[in-house]
Amino acid sequence: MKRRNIPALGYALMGLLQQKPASGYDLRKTFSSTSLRSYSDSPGAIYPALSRLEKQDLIRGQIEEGKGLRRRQIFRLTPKGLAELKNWVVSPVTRDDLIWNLGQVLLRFAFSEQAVGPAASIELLKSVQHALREHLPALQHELKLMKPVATISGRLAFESGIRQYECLLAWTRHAISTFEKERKEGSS
Amino acid sequence: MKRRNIPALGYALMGLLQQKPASGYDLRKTFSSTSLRSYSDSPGAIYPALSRLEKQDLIRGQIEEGKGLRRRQIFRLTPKGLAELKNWVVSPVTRDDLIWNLGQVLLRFAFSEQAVGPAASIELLKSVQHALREHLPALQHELKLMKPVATISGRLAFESGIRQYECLLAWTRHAISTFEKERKEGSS
DNA sequence: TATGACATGTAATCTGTTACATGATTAG
DNA sequence: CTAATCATGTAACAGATTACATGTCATA
Repeated sequence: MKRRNIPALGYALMGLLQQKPASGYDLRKTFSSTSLRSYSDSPGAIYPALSRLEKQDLIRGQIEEGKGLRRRQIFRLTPKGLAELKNWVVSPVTRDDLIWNLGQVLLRFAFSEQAVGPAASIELLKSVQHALREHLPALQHELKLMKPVATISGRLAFESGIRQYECLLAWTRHAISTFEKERKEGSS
Repeated sequence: MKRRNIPALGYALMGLLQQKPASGYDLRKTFSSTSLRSYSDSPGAIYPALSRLEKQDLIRGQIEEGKGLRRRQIFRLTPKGLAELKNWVVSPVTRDDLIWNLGQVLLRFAFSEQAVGPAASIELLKSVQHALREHLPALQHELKLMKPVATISGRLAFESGIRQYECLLAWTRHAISTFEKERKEGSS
């Protein structure tokens, strides 16, 4: 049995369904009205994605009876789906994740608190910090090497990438301290 | 005649070819050894993309004769291709570009200096600033609205997006001043 | 009765990924 | 002779976009 990997859209859908069961139409509306819209809000993407998840037994849809209007199908996470979601959220962040899937990492973080708990959120942030502290020096080194060769705009574009990562690192510190402050206030 | 739009990979290829004619293999190596690797470095993407560009008369390949080894095809930009590239580079940056195609905007900037000239680079930076100054307040407003509803991690993830844009804005200022400094030094 | 919002889906097309195939040349 | 590297490609498949199709209900 081949383990097909789920695309980002699938996880985004599962994350939303974990928060609250919903129909395809609901999900689509949520997508287009929030910053999740980057994961596509077209029916041609969402409905097939839902079918795939259902085929993999990660979500289950149940047709809403009566209630006027056309039949709607309400989807909810299965236990297997919840396990898969949690697994995705807590898996450690690699350098490749920073380079190619930063958006997904942020998505994982956004869902982490509800799906797994605040401790997992902090773990994830620390994992991001770890990956960044490996990645940033390598980038800075690359910048030094390219300095004589490239154009000014080429160099500046590269620098912009470095700055984004530095900014992300600063954010992780802010985020960790926010969580820890909250924890103290919660326990007082 | 339908105007098919060129995917990011196509522009990345054209940008490199503008700097220097090259074979598919050369391009692939450049891709995988630089931060362009995010635009795919697999032959199954690059060779078909090159054929498409050639069919559209944006690049032209010419087979290198003799020289041992297997035949290689050296591609170079056509005048039409150069015009298309320039057009892509200088087109104004929209809010949607910030949200969905930030990577492409940076790519455009990286190529801008060689393909069009430093004045275009500065224009592009100003266009980014303009889009950011429209976009950032809207995001900050959205954050206020979501504050009571969302989880901490959800809110923090959103804040991270805002910070990335703020960081980008700071970078544009840095980049513009770098260009202007260079111009003074160049003319002295 | 017509239109528009709700709600779900399909079909054509495009592009990318993975994995493989092909061939020539050089190094051990 | 074998493996590695150079160099180019193809085939099968997955997933996304666009555009369209379908059907129900409310309201004007």
